[in-house]
Amino acid sequence: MTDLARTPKQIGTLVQRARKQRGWNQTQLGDKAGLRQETISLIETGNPAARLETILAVLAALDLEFRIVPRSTSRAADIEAIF
Amino acid sequence: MTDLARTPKQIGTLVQRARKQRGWNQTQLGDKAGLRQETISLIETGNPAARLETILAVLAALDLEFRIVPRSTSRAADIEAIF
DNA sequence: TCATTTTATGAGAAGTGGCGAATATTTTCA
DNA sequence: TGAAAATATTCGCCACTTCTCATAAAATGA
Repeated sequence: MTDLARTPKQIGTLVQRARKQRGWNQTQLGDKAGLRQETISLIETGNPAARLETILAVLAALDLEFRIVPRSTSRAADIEAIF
Repeated sequence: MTDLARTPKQIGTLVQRARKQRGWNQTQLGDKAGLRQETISLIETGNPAARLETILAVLAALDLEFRIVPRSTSRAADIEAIF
């Protein structure tokens, strides 16, 4: 249940989880993101060659965003980094 | 000086900043990421259609990673979200 | 200023995303 | 169990990445 996103597969899993939390199906998410249901499917299954702009559109539709942080940090350490 | 990454341009700027902090040029970063100097250049200038795997390779080479978090949150709110 | 380093740009080839449209497969649930 | 809904897959098509190789433009520093 992490929000960490190091691989396309992890990103796809997080997208799927967020979508289901909102009670949306892939078609509904696609509509909001300006993408096709098939494209959402590919992303959720971990398409490694997805376009950056496509991923960003999906996150925006879910009201999510990327943060770029140091790897291998504990959550406590992140607090340090934030301030 | 934010780590927020909503657009390809923001991601490119953050990549460039992290690269320079390490004292690397684009060729050196490319070598570490298994990519060409030209590709690093495109990413840093905000290529919107870059491949997800390419961006992830660059972040890994910089020892960085994505986090997926809710949009429009204050930093204080993030602390809440972390725990 | 000038030479060196660094970054950006160019053409062509190969590979693939996302599209439209259609369909197969799987999952859900009455 | 069976029908409906949801998700995954396929084909042709165009756009565009990333690659190799080459070079132009810009930035750096003595």
